[in-house]
Amino acid sequence: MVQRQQAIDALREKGHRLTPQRILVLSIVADGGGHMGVDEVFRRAKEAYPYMDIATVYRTLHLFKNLGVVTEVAIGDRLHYELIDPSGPHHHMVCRVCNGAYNLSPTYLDEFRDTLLEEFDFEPDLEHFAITGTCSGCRSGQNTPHQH
Amino acid sequence: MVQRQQAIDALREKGHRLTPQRILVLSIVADGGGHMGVDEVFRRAKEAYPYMDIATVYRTLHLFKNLGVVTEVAIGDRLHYELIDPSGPHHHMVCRVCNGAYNLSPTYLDEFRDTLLEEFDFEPDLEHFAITGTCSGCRSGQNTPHQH
DNA sequence: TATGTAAGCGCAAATGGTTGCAACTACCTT
DNA sequence: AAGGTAGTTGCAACCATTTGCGCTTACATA
Repeated sequence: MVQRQQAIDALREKGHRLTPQRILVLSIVADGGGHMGVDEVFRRAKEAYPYMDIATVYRTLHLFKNLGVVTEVAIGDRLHYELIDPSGPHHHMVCRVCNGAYNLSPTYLDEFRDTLLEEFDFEPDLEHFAITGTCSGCRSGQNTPHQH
Repeated sequence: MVQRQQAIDALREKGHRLTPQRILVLSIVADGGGHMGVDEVFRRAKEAYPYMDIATVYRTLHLFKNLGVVTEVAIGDRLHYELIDPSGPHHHMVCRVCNGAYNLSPTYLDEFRDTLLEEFDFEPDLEHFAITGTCSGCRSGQNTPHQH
């Protein structure tokens, strides 16, 4: 996986160490497919390596986020993590009823960013965030609420 | 203060009780001017009434939020509360460097909301939220970071 | 390959926020 | 005005996340 080598390079470049714990967390997030909650990352990590500590998972995910290896998305009131999308960054629309998450291209926000810059000289952080709302299915009352 | 009577009416209307604790939290938020962190509300409340519990402060603020009496804004990683602005709703631009907060009219987001509705049939919750970023002063490197 | 050292780890304690529950009280009814 | 009751409180326990700290280990250097 190309992603993995990039992540390792990013670590070395900034003088961070390549520890087994970091490799483990990285592959869990990479293999997870979509975004993944901290508890699930921890659960899988502990399966593979029983001494794994939850604090290490948090620290590692924060490090990866700062290195730009993963992105952080708030789903409900919990943070989820996913590998940087090689097909480009995206936001999430998260349904408050069914908790479903949908990707959203950042181009939809470009205009908004430009306006804030022009009008207020304010540079918004819009790299990656989640917009809560109500999705199509739940708007029409089809779906049943999904508990976390 | 007109606000206060509206808040009291909102409580009664939904069958909630008018307790001294609620009146206290309401007046603290009302007198606070801008948005106020939970810890500060609690500190002031405890000054006035030493039995005040932090859980009551949280419950009361959440209740007020659901009643539409106050709005909730995330400043940094903490939630702040302020009375509903009689001059209309607004969002906040929060500077990640100096933590300064600036109001932003929701009209700037109207277009974005319309697009999401049309394209995805997704109804975003944009009632009130904070956009983090870097403000004018801090972009030009004038300001010193402000610690929370 | 052996060694020194700072980065990182596991652990435990602390922090911010939420929740279950028994006692209390605002307020409706009489 | 007194009584009944359901909404609310204070407390303590709990949960998710962060932090301090002493031990461990990855990795630079010789």
